[in-house]
Amino acid sequence: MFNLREAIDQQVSIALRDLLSAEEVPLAACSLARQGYGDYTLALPMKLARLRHQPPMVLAGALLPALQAIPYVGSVEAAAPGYLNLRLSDAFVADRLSAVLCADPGSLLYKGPVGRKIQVEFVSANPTGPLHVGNGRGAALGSVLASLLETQGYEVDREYYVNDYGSKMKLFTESIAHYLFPMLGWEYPMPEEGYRGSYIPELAQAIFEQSASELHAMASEDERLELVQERGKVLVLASIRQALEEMGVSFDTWFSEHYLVENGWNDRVLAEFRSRGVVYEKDGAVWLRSTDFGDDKDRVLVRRDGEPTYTLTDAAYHFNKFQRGYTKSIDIFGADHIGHIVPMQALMKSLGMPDDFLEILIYQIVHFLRGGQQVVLSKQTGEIIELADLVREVGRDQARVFFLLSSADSELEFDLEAAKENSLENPAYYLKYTYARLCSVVRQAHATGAMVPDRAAPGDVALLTTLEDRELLKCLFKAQEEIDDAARSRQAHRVLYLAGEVAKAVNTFYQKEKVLQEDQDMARSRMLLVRASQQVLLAYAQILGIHLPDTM
RNA sequence: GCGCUUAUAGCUCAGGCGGAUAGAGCGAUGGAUUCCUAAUCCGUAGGCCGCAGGUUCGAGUCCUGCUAAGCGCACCA
Repeated sequence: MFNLREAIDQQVSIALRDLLSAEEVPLAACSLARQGYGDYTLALPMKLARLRHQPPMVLAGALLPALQAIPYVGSVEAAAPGYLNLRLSDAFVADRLSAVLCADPGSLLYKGPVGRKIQVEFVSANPTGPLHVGNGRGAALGSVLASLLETQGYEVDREYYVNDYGSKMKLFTESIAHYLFPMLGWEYPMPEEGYRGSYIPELAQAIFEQSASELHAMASEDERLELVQERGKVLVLASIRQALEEMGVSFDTWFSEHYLVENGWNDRVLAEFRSRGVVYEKDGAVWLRSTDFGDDKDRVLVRRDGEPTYTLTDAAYHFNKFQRGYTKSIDIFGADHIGHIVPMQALMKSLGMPDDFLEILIYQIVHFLRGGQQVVLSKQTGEIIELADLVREVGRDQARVFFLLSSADSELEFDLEAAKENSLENPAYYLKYTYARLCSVVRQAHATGAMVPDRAAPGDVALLTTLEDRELLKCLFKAQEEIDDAARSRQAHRVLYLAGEVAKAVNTFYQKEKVLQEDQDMARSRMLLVRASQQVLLAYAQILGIHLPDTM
């Protein structure tokens, strides 16, 4: 499909080229008309009134004939206090409908390659334990955003940053050792800030079964701990990957921090900082003069004990991303990382990277409810806290939909009971039902020998005159421009709302207008709407990563 | 104290580039089924769009200030 609004804007500016000055042309932007006012609306006369000191309706009257000449446009009406309402021509609508019908739903909203590589980095939870239910929101947002960006023609890589280096990893290893080593006849103290989850002794057991003899053969404790760390990490990552796959989320790259450090990227980025003259030494540590780049304090890059800080590694990681040829990295973090935005952007600046290279998206906290009651997430209460359990309880599609129920900027209430309920109050279920209902109509048509067209003619469109027909049409045609906007503004949740709007329009249409009927021409026209709605719903579902069934 | 986010119907939330009468779901309430999935749909009630200024022909939307809530402000990640 193509972006109808942009196409109309272009046609309008050509049509009005002799009537508008260069400064006035940008004011001639159209927007989707509200119900009952045609298809697209121009507020141009009101904007022009100021510049020209003429009444809007007079200007509207003067512009109207030129707009009427636009090929896409069937009719134009001036409306008080100064709107120009466009109605698309039957021929153009028929053309668009045909395009929707013959497209593969997977490419229906695809705009064609732009030759730019973008990376979306999301989830990236430490591999020190299974994914928490809260990680689900990042997973849903990231995977949908990645698909959204693909519709815009970007080559998108989904990346999970594995923080398998540093003090958290050490704590993780020692926590396992505390349970594992006694099985082999040694003692190991639980670190003070050690991990307490029940998965730790489970990991100890699993590693014992895998590697007991190997561990026995080792001479030094350091050697054993290194093996425990490696085995523990592999097991945890496998469980993380499994949980994400069950939610329909997959990654192109699992990028290891350990790899980054081992391969000298910290040294490389430190050298880069040095050559730019933005570092200094104080109290035995190496500091970045990040306040020169908008940060509110300078940051330590290398600690007094010689260890790199996460700041340095973050810089190295993004420096590495840049070297890998991405033109942009979109990092999706939870709200607890909100303070990272300013320092991270200062890092990018201090490395001389393009201002728009790094985008950081923050999603707010999720409150889980069960039947309206706030759920306290803890092992003690027996309430689920692992993402994998949540997905199994409510189902993959329901989980994805419920995580997208509000904008990333807003806190989210996720009602576990509502999510798994098989009723039309459940938005996931409503979408599925609507699609199945459309399929049922098509099946009925085939069964009764009614025509199921795959192309539309102007005469077909001329019959689609009721409010419900036109509103559904509008809902379908705005898909591309809405998806473009959603991608541009990085708003994954809007795809869900768009799908919901189509579903609502479909059901209203279905309730009000009979599709299959005696009048063969009318049946054919309505069937076009049914088929096109199926296509658009499938296209949205593909971006959302949910499945729409043929029957229910 | 500073930074980011949020504040819209009883509840949970949308609201596009500043445009016409403020939108949905749930809840409340009234109605629609000789007919393609009523597993649906339609109507009604319910709004100082946090508060106060400002810009504009026009502000839920932009600007300033204030209030409240969430998150964050390490030589942890």
